[in-house]
Amino acid sequence: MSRTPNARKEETHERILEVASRALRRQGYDGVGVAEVMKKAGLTHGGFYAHFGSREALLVEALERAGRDSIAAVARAAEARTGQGVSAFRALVEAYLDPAHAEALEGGCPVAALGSEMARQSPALREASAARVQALVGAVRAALPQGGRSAALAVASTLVGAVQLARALGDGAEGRAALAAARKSLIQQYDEPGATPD
Amino acid sequence: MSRTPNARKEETHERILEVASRALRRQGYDGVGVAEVMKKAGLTHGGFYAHFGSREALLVEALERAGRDSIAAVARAAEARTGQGVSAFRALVEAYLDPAHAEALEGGCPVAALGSEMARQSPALREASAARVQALVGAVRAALPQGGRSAALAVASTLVGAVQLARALGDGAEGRAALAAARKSLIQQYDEPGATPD
DNA sequence: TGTACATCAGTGAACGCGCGTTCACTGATGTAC
DNA sequence: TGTACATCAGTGAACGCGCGTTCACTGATGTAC
Repeated sequence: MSRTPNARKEETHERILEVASRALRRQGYDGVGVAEVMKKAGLTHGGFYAHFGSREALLVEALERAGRDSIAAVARAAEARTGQGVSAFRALVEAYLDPAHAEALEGGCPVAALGSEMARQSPALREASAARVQALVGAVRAALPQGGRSAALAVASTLVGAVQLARALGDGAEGRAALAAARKSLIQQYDEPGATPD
Repeated sequence: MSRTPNARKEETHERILEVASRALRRQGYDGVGVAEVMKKAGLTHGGFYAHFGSREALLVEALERAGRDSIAAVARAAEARTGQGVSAFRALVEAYLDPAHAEALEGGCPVAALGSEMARQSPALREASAARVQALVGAVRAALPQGGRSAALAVASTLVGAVQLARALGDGAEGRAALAAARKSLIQQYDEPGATPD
């Protein structure tokens, strides 16, 4: 019946990755422990090395998955807004800078969750991290009215910085103010006017 | 001769703090080890607790010092530019987004160096971290032509995000492009025109 | 000026703990006959 | 259909290591007389 004899193993592999990609964003590169991830995946830590060559290899895969999942989630949230006549750029900015995104550390953008730690990682992890940054910049660029890479870099910087400052300031009024300030600034500077007068 | 009997102790205390404030930015909250800091200060690790109640207490003090030192350094670099007829805002932006600042992790802004880790720290460290964010926003606000707090929050977000993306992308052309993009965007949006035509 | 003493910054060995990794094993699954 | 066997995902004990913290000590410094 089962054409793939290791279908079960792949399911387990996916489960470990899913747990790790959330732990990575919640606790940072240093905060992801093999034992804890395996326990949350319903396994014992000894079995880990049947799935990944090392802790670092897990982090590389988990980071890629986090990036893809997060960009997809933001794209989905943005699409819901464009459906209501909002420009693609404005929809992206509002989805990324939504307080719900700032609060959803585990499922959110890994560049915002890990930005300041990226430069300190091992070569393999630095490379995977830089790729996540590039993917984010690419997604921003695709939504920009006039698609300059320079503008996309500046917008991505504001998005990432604002979510971090918001989280650092807490989920009260101060944190929300940081998100609102960045929304206002970005839409004012980059959004093509007239899409929705507000 | 010595009116303060513990002058030597205070000197040592300062030395430990100085080492720790650099280690904190270079290696992150998790990367600061008591033994390593004491060794770099020319001491053995056992003596640490004559100076600080705990590793966490050291980090709180080191963070405050890093923030003050960094704001002072940026202010100095900015002053050198205002002396040449550049607006205060433009001077601040150019000093903060100078490649030299992005490369000087150890002596640079702790908000850029630690931003994504701040929300994960213990209450005492979170509080000290949020205070560093507020201080940065305050410094930006003081240099802004029209001093709105909302604008200062947005500018600070872009500054912090851009330095992080630049570091994550490496110190080559890509990293410098991130800094240049943020400089251009901020000056275009917020600088009062006519100060220096460029 | 010289001696005895108290102070205390700094030393270095030791502790308990959690980590990443290894490895001999177990037991469910699928195949061969 | 039924039995014997091979495979291998997952188990759980063990390892070496570095960490933050503790503590009995040492030896230089400053004071008292």
